[in-house]
Amino acid sequence: MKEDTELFGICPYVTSQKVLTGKWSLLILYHLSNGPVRFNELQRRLPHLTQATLSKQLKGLEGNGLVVRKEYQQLPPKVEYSLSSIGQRFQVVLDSLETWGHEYMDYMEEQQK
Amino acid sequence: MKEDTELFGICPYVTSQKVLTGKWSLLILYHLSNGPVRFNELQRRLPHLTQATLSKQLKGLEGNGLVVRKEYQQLPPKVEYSLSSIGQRFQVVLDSLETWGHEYMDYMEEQQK
DNA sequence: CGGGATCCAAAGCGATACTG
DNA sequence: CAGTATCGCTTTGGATCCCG
Repeated sequence: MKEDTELFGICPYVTSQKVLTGKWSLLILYHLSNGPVRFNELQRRLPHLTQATLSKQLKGLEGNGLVVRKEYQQLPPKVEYSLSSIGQRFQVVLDSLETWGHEYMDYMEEQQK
Repeated sequence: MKEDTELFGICPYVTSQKVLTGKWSLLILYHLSNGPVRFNELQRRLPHLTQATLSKQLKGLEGNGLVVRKEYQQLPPKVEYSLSSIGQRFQVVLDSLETWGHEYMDYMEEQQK
């Protein structure tokens, strides 16, 4: 398999884009920004994702180091997802994206007319 | 075909993520941030993209309203790509992403040790 | 110069069913 | 509760070739 990871770890834009690949990454990061959330709670807040999809996205984000998974050894099982320290620092990006997103939606609505 | 555009135009995160889908969108937007660039020039600055891929990505960004294509009717042909006004406002996001990207790379490098 | 057309392989996503 | 396994479909990206 060809690795195009050449620019990964070099260019901040390529690196960022890789991290944000998942279709739901932004939304998930947003929902984790106010502290740890359990799997089921997360799923309830994201009705458009199935369990399988949510699980995969979380694994991705965990693999990228943005999200931390904490498992409590008990019955019934309890797992909490939260932001790592670098994940928390992503909040800045999230904020600017939220602002821009609103501007964008307004802008596009204007264009329609 | 099922439209999952339900949240598009409602949630700024979903909207943003759609706009940033392309594998090279961030990089392209970055290269356009200092003024109009011709197609070939853009391609020279992005050696990892083939013409076909660059063309598709540009079409995508143009369709999303972030990029403007200006064609000069002359020989030899000349086409310039630049940021629309909403595309220019994306600069804020790009800046925060660049900062965070560097932090992220440093962070991940530390983790390696 | 600035693309388009075609084709293919790979990845992504989601539905469904099952599990410790 | 918090997942995993499997599968099919759709979506991308990229290679290659061709064009006004």
